[in-house]
Amino acid sequence: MSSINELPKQFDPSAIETKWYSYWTKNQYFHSEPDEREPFTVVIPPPNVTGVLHMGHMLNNTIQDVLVRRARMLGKNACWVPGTDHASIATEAKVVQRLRKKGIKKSDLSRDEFMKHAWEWTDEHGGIILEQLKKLGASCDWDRTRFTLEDDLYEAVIDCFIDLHERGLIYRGLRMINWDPEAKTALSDEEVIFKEQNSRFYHIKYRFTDSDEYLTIATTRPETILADTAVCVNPNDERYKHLIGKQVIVPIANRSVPVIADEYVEMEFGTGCLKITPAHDRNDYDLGQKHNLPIIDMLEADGTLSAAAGHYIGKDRFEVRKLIAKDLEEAGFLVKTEEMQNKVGYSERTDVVIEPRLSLQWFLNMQELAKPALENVENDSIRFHPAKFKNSYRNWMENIQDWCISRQLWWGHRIPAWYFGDGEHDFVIAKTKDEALEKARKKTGNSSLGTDDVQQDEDVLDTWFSSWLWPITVFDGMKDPENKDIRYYYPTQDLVTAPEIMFFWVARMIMAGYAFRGEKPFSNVYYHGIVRDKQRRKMSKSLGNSPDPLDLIATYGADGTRVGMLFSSPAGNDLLFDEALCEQGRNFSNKIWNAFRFLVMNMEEDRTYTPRVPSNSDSLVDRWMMSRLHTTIEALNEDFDRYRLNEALQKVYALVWDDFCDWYIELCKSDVPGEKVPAERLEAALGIFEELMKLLHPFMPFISEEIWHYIRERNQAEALTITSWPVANAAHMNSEAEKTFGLMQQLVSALRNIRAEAGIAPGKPIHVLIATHSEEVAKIVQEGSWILNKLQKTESLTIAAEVEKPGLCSTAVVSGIEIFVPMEGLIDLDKERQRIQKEIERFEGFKKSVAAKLNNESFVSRAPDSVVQNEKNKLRDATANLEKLREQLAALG
RNA sequence: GGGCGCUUAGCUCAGUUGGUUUAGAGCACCUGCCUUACAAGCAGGGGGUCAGGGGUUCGAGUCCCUUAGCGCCCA
Repeated sequence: MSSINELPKQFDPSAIETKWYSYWTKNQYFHSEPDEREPFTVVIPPPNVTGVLHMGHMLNNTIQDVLVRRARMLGKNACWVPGTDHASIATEAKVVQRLRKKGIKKSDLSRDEFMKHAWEWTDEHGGIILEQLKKLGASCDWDRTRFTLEDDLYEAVIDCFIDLHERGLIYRGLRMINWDPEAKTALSDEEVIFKEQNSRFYHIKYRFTDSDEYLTIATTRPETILADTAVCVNPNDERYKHLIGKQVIVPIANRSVPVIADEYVEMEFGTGCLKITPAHDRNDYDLGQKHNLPIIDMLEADGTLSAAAGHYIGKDRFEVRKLIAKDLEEAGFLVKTEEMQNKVGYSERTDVVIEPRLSLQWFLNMQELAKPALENVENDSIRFHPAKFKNSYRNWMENIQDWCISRQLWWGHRIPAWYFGDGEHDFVIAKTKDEALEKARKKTGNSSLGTDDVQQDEDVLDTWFSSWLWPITVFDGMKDPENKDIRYYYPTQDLVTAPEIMFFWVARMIMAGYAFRGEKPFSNVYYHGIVRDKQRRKMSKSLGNSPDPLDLIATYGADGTRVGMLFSSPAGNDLLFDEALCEQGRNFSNKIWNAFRFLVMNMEEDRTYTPRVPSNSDSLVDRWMMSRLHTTIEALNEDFDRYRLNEALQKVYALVWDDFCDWYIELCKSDVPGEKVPAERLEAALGIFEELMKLLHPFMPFISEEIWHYIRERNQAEALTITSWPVANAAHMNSEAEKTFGLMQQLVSALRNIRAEAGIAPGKPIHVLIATHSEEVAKIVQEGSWILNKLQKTESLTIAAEVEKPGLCSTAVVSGIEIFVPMEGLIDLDKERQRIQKEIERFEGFKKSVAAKLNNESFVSRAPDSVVQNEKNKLRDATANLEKLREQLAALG
């Protein structure tokens, strides 16, 4: 302790971050095993296994770490489970891309060969992101790290599929799905992003078979006319009523289709004639079913036209759109084109335009699963923070659609369906081939079926079909539902995530929780905002508007970066990221460091200091500081209970900077420059500083731990990270001390203001006279006069109920107390008059508004007595202050 | 088209069940300071008719209606 008088002037985070992180992990502070304590469990939203840390992860994990670290300090058995997600589409796309660079096509590889490449890629890049989280200080239990595609979790997903199939909730069916022609796979509705865009609205003539008359349809997708099987009008549409039942010829295709009627068609939209393409539009499909229309599928899986189209075969859908428009125009079928805005669905992953496609896929019926999931959010068994997100959740749950869970990909959990024929029902669901064979033999009654006669489904399951089990599978709760871990840690406490994945993940985890455990997966969901740049654009790698989180940590320190992330991040609101916030965080680190440095510099060489918080101190400053400390602890706890982390941080920030540094330390200083702070005072300051380190620790784990160990020698059992969170003690909350010290602060500020306005240097001694107009107050101020003397260079200080007012002086009024500072001719009279005049105006305005209230008879008679009395006090004080200020103004002549 | 939300200082945002100063913070800005830790700092200061309008109330940034603008989700 005594040997560290040479602390650097500026705090260098890089020197200590690695040291403390390895100290924490080496001592297993973050590792959790079930015990008799109350559990506090958080499962990480698993990032993509081959991904890298971005700003969204930074915010997300900083918040989790703050919650987890505080829970740990509260004595709970904190367990933050880390892990990664296999991210089926994204990872497979990256592997395919890499193979392409090597000149290998996915179609040239067998499934096994491809999987080998995929695992290679995963082994190379997997887990990088978890290492990055350590730089941030994330206090995860790394011994519990899981991956959605590891054996145990794989098996859990397969079991889940089998279970839901047995419950009759999973089925295979030919339905309209969202097709991604780039990834060549089906997607769920949630993976389609609708974007507003400028499109062309093509008006196209269809000629009647029995006349030379035409009917004009309007479409944004003219290429799909090749698959039209009807034209539809509204039966109430007077323009077209007589045409219903006739046949028209689809141009280019030269096929005749009927004109049908359905009230679905909006008469005002377009021409009022709707072309029906059941294979390529969801609504058209429904109409087609209703009216028994044939279905022509004109597209291949990659979005090129198939033989069924009859024209433009092998060409891409968007190329054909241009070609057919030209051909229609040349043939005289194109009436006109208009500019219009419409919404077009894009793939969330590949960003290509989604094709609605009729396809045989696996679906999960959500109706029953949704019921408890909705009910338990509605009744606050699971709380959303902020609660406004309950609305969108309810809306989605009440309109829930079946979930398309199969993906035409290889990287993922392979669907445990085995086919033994081409018929719709020629399959069995089984975990292994042997089991499948047995089941197939039983189902067909054909005992001669051999291993070659059953083939497993080539497709895998949606990534979210594994993530929705995450809170259960990280504790092996599917495989072994009664194991010690799952019984202890489940349900988990807090889930921290972004609202954009509420439907993808949060809602489904809740459904899975009730479906497989009969219980919620977590009690609280904290939704944080999206990290955006100053122009409100979402930060993304492709836009290049996102700083590298590791660079930020290198520049501002992990603590500074964490503070920067949290500062402007109230729950549910987007964070407009600005590096200046991290800079502010770094500056705060430096402030803390220098406050500590001051204390260290005041230590005697060979002396041991025992920090002790001042209890029942004779000193007003101690009583005030302790009161501030404990009222802040109480307020912090309330903020945490309500998930207002940014407010909690702001309160600690103000406590450390404004109260402790600006006032407490200043008043600690020795009266004589160069002389060390008396040991007792230093020990009190260190005691308080220790408490501040505890409060800071969840937000700024590194610097707080560093200083913690500097303050005293500590062994492994005494690390800050496992130290108890301070308890708010009402005995220390002292409103009298806060009031009195507040008065002293006001007097100091008034004197500083006089100096600043009059241009008197801080070092120049002044005479100060204070008239309290009350013996009682005079006594109080007298007792605190050392504070004035310490913070102001005074030649003399006179405090009395009444003082003889000096001739020419600068003056101020604070809470009815008059301050006079003789100016001995230095005073700028005009300036001084202006200063007082300004004060007078301020009080006059104030007095006017208070008086208006009190002159209102119904206010006086109807408002509560305490409110009225308060207003009367305000009026009295303002009047007294005004009177004194006017006198002072008059005295200036 | 349906639903949800937002609009408070130049910027980013707090403001909890309506009632302590004439609405707060950080950043930015202006002035003065290298004052026994910290210029990544200290002290002082300016800046808002709480989007517009109407209503409820003794009292509205806060509750209700309405207009305008913006954003998000779903179809």
